Amino acid sequence: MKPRDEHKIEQIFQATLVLVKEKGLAGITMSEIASAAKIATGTLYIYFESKEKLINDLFTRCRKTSAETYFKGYHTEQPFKDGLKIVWLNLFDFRIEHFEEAVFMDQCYHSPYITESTKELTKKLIQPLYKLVERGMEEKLLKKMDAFMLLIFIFSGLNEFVKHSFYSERKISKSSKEELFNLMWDGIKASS
Amino acid sequence: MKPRDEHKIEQIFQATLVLVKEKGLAGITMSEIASAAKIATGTLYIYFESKEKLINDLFTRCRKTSAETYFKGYHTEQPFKDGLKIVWLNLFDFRIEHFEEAVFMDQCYHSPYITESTKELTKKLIQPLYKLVERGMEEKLLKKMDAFMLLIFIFSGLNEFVKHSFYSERKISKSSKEELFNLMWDGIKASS
DNA sequence: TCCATAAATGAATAATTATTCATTTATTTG
DNA sequence: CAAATAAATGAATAATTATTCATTTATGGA
Repeated sequence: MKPRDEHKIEQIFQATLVLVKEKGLAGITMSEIASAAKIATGTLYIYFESKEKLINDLFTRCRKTSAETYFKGYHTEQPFKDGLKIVWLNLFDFRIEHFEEAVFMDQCYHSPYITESTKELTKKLIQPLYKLVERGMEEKLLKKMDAFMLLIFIFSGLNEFVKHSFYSERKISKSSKEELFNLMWDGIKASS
Repeated sequence: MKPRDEHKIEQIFQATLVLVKEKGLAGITMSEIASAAKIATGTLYIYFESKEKLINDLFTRCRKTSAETYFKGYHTEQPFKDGLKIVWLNLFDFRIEHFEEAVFMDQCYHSPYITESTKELTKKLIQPLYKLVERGMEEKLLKKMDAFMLLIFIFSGLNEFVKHSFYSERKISKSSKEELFNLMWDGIKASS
């Protein structure tokens, strides 16, 4: 018996991500995905029973990958600001290296492919980030305010900065990350 | 001769925006749009020669509407911070009141419907915002730095805040706008 | 009031695209 | 090395959806 080529799943995922970045969820067809992944259309259906399943599985994988990355290198023993910066830079770098995934997930969020329960799960993944923000407030290092707003403020800048840098084909330098972090930090830090 | 009901265009646009918010660009069909707009499928084609034309026209209209709103009430005679706040709040309120349009435009950006030249035009619309940011730096009220980054930082928070508030079905209070503006301002103001 | 004209309709058609399937190919194992 | 099995293929089919069109309806002007 011929075994499955598990590497094909990755090929299919990559092809889908690239196509969605280029033409959006609305613009992709199963045969295009197949040909971009260098396989036959029928083969696609050996690995994914339907288009909906393919999109959902890819969405789930993207979500997991990004969540695993956030807290790499973060420990609660670190001073708060250092820890925050590590997480913040993790997210920044992840956005850069996985730009297609961010575009894909954004598009999925308003789409007929993703089920409500899949969306619900996504919300849970930001729980650890809430904890982080709350720690900062408890240590009186951050302004005392609504955690939801603070959380969004902390990460919104990097999201949009990466997005618009890609659109305008700008390089993102190491120093620009520092600068943006400082902008954000000056906003959130407790006034002394 | 029976005249055209120009009000129908608005019905069609509204129906499209609502549907795209609910199911995304990938999920809408011409017959769905027609029935949501309470007209026959064929009638749609009296007003728009194709789906692509409909999407493009709506995109163009959304872009214009939003650009017209930004600077309402802003005058260069105002102190910089007051002027910035007016523009910033205009954008914030626009995002709230026209949430569907923001979702629609986001989705269009990665789609086969919008042409490159349409995208190019969009970039030009932020020129006045650049001017505003540069004014702030010249008056030494803002940190001296890359205008592109500063611009994105200023407006990213409100964008994401409105988006996530809608997703989580949170009300946005008057005071939360003030708070978010202050977060942002503390980030960008020149350190004294 | 009636005619001319274009809008409005929605079923029919054309195009597109998801999915299936008969056939071929590759791999494992006995 | 041959049989057994499942992957791989891509043309054929089924579904879906954009678009058209013959017919009906509504409106302004003669």
